[in-house]
Amino acid sequence: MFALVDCNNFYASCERVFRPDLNGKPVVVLSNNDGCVIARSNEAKKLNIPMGAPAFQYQKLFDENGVYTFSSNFALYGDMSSRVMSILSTYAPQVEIYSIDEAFLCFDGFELFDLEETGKSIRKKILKFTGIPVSIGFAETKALSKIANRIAKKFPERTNSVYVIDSDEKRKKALKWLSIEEVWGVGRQHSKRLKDNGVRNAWDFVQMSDNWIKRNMSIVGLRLKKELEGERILEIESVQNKKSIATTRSFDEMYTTLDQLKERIVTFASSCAEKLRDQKTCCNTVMVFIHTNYFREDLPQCNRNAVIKLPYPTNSSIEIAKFAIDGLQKVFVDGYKYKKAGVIVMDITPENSCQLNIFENSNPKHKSLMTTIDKINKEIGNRKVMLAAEDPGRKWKMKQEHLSPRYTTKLDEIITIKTE
DNA sequence: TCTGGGGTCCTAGGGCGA
DNA sequence: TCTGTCGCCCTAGGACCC
Repeated sequence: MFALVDCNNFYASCERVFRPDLNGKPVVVLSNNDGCVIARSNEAKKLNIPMGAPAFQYQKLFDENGVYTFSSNFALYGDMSSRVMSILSTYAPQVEIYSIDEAFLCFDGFELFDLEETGKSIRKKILKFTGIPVSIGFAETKALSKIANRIAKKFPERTNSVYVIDSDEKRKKALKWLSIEEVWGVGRQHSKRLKDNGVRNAWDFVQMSDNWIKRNMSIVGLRLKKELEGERILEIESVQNKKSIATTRSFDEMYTTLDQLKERIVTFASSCAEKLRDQKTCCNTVMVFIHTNYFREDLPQCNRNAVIKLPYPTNSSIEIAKFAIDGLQKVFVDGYKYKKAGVIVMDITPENSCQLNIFENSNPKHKSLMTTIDKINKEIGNRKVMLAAEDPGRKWKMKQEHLSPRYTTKLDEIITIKTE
């Protein structure tokens, strides 16, 4: 048996933990630069605010309905997530942290346990210790536990937010209930094609022939079908190092000069290098891209990228920044207004088994320099030590007009309670 | 004026050597 | 020497996830 534990409206719930006055009120959390809606409380969902809604288009609706908006505060969400995950790890021998707000638990060998009661106890403990409400679904396969979770979330009164699919009858009923576009692994394109072929729900989907599914949805679709039929294909996956690491941002304004972009690219490259060092790996390829604003059809468009194969594997901020700048110089074309750029490091290998190059290798002095920089930054926080080209004056600012304090990770932003 | 960011996996198709 | 075939590797692009 697998359990899927999913935090309800996670980012919005995190904000509410420290603002209990917002319980029962519509809350939305916005993406970086306060661009799109990326999380909504149930009350906000009832106002028909869609996921991904551009905030500026919905400002009027927010004002009219007293919607509380928050800029994304990933320091807070990340910390709250690790608290939830650490509680989960006390309940099952194998836990797979699937995303910031959900985890699969493997309950093999728990056949004699009352899973519904276990689920309720998990839910109660997480709510008491973190203030985050969760929904829990149990089933024989991961894909079915996703559906069980959905049922738990959709019918909290009837299920107490815990639902177990433990019979064929319940499985069939659940499959017939879930519309095809809501099935895990079926996105927009596939659901359109499936609907064109008369598939309305997950039950219709498992009636399709293996051949058709393989041809139209590849082996991934076929695996999904088996999972929905109750055949266990997917297992708990252990944490692995990332295969690519990206740092990309949209800008607060449009950039026109190479110098402006250089500063951003160095900062992005440095951030990627830091993440590489954090997981003790090096990269062998760096990609740099720059984009104009594709929403502005009145302006000339330019989307270019450069892929740089490195002569040697490295995780030095200085070296990766240097290669990234080389890439930027290749792709930069004067005369355009750039809105977004990014650095992606790929072809990642473990730090301790990097192939040395006969002629050229990473500067050995960088290793100790980077270790020292990481150590200082970890101790004082907020990336105080950076490359000179990185914008030490912090001219560049992300739009974050509704940012909440980092209650749980910064001592000077801790919650204060006033008494009369 | 204002529309996010960070990932993974799979397949098709081309190049290339055996 | 030429041609066909197979398998491997690489890349770009598409689809999905949160």
